[in-house]
Amino acid sequence: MGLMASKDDLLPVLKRAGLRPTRQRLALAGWLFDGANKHVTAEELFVACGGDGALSLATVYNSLNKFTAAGLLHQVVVDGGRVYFDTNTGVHHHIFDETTGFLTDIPPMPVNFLGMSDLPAGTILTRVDVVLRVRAVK
Amino acid sequence: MGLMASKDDLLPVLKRAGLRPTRQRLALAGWLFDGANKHVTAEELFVACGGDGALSLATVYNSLNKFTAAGLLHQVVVDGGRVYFDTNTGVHHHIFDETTGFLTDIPPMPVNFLGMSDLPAGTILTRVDVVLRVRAVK
DNA sequence: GTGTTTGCAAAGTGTTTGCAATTTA
DNA sequence: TAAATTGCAAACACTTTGCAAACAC
Repeated sequence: MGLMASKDDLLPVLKRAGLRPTRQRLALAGWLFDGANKHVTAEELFVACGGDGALSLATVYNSLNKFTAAGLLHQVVVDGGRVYFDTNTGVHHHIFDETTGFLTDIPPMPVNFLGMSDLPAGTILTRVDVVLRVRAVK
Repeated sequence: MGLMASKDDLLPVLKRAGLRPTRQRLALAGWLFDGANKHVTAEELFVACGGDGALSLATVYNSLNKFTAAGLLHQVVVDGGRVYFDTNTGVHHHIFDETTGFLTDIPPMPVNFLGMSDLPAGTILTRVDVVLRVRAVK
């Protein structure tokens, strides 16, 4: 799946984020940042990186949160009860398949929303999320 | 808060939805469908309707799901780990304040997304969610 | 009466946390 | 060796479920 990022490519990524390159983080980052955009849940990433024995689920959660805080990942909330982590940190939107739980990126589209002046007083816009929800035709 | 719906107004609402008008459902519907649009979590609704003693939290969840299945409510997912229920079932979008957890309705805005032909094969569009995420200026 | 709904408590998910042992710098 | 990170297990928050008693039709 994709081009495996070498440890030499990963080290600067983690270093720049101020995160110590532990064996676990290198494994996670190596799988996540191979050049292709991905959407994963903690559980999926845990399994993809070897599951129990390779690392612990708590470390996956811990690392995902650290990566997110460092700006390496974005969270996507489309489904109550679980969080997706998106390796595409640029501006874009999503298609969410309610049947399969699968997420797809779509390019940012013009959203003609109200001006900043219409936001609640004392708040600033942090992000515009657009989700096209689809379902399998039955 | 708002004009309290009378039992006579509520009965047809529940009846039309195919739901038996129990004391608990009348209380919940009375609070929810008073004419003003609302966003509530199960917990908030539970408290608003009297909390323990008046009904059980399980019944609130149960009823919210029934109301939603009947089309009386919409679910809004903006925050991993809890679901908001929206009494506005028409087409509209939201502003979500990440600081306070407060949700606000905004009118539907033109979203120039790709045509149906670009949706994943075998799927149909069920909804377009647009969420403006805001944060308190610090 | 018959089928539905309630309430309780228990179970289920996904995620976070406390803390001792380990690892990185 | 000082500070950060791991792993485990326990704790959490939210939601669902099983089942007997209560209720609506």
